[in-house]
Amino acid sequence: MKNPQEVFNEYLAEMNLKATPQRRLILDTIIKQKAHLSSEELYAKVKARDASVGQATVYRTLKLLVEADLVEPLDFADGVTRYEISYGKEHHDHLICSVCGKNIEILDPTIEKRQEEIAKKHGFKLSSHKMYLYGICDDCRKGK
Amino acid sequence: MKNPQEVFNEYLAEMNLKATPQRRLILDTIIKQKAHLSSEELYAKVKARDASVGQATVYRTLKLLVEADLVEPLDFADGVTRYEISYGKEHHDHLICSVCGKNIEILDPTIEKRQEEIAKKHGFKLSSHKMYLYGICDDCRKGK
DNA sequence: ATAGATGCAAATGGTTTGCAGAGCT
DNA sequence: AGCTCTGCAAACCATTTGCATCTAT
Repeated sequence: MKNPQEVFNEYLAEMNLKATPQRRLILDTIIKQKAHLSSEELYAKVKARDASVGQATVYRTLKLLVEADLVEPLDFADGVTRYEISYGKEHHDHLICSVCGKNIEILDPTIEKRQEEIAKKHGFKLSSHKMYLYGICDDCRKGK
Repeated sequence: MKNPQEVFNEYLAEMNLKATPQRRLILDTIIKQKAHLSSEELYAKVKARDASVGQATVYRTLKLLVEADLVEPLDFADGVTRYEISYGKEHHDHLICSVCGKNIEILDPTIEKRQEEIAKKHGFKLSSHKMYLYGICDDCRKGK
């Protein structure tokens, strides 16, 4: 399987866009990150490696990475869009603790299957879905 | 079952807040609406009935209605938060056409049950969830 | 009487964009 | 050389907030 960098380069070439050091740096920074970073957080990490990079470039690159299907935007209901590498990872949804922000990746074939069936029943061709489960985790409940 | 207006009045009384004509008007306008309105759209409808009402009051009242569990915010992924009356309606999720914006309310017990099970398995006490299915509807596909 | 509500306009805050200079191919 | 990028700062836009004035209770 190709690595994300290759895929990104191919995407850029195909779209007649350029592979710049900033774009490489930004992709590399996301890859090295296990967490789900907001654009702001990512910008901080990127800046630590190259202080000259601008905020706007991070936003613009993030958009490209989403279009290239390498990265997926997440909505943890805290007002910021977060991102995670999706390339090479199986699709999954999230279970989020609304107290501490902890989040767990979940994958449930039963649900995925039902979603398809529901869409079909209504004559829709499903293109994507979002499912977020919000709750309070064990630790936060015990901590009380 | 109490009607929404009563519930709202009780909520306001309990919180030592006041039942003002604006608040009544806004709730009434949402109730009369079958669509999922954005704050902006709601503001327009409200203004048609009383031009003196301000935008901010609509936002503020919407927040109250959500806290009172009468209204639920929706995220159709188009940059605006939409709202619908939830009081007296069974919980449901949405299937949205990303071309024409049409949306269908869905309810699937299988999925609901699995969500609970998943949360439990991870030691979470589920407080809410969001599920949106995005796709393209029959009409929009044929229209092409 | 008085805590709370309203409308207005200004402020926020995440994200986008215009522009002039810089860089990739 | 030419088209794309970048950083900066200004612009956007939905939503929030400060404030002086009004109003429900």
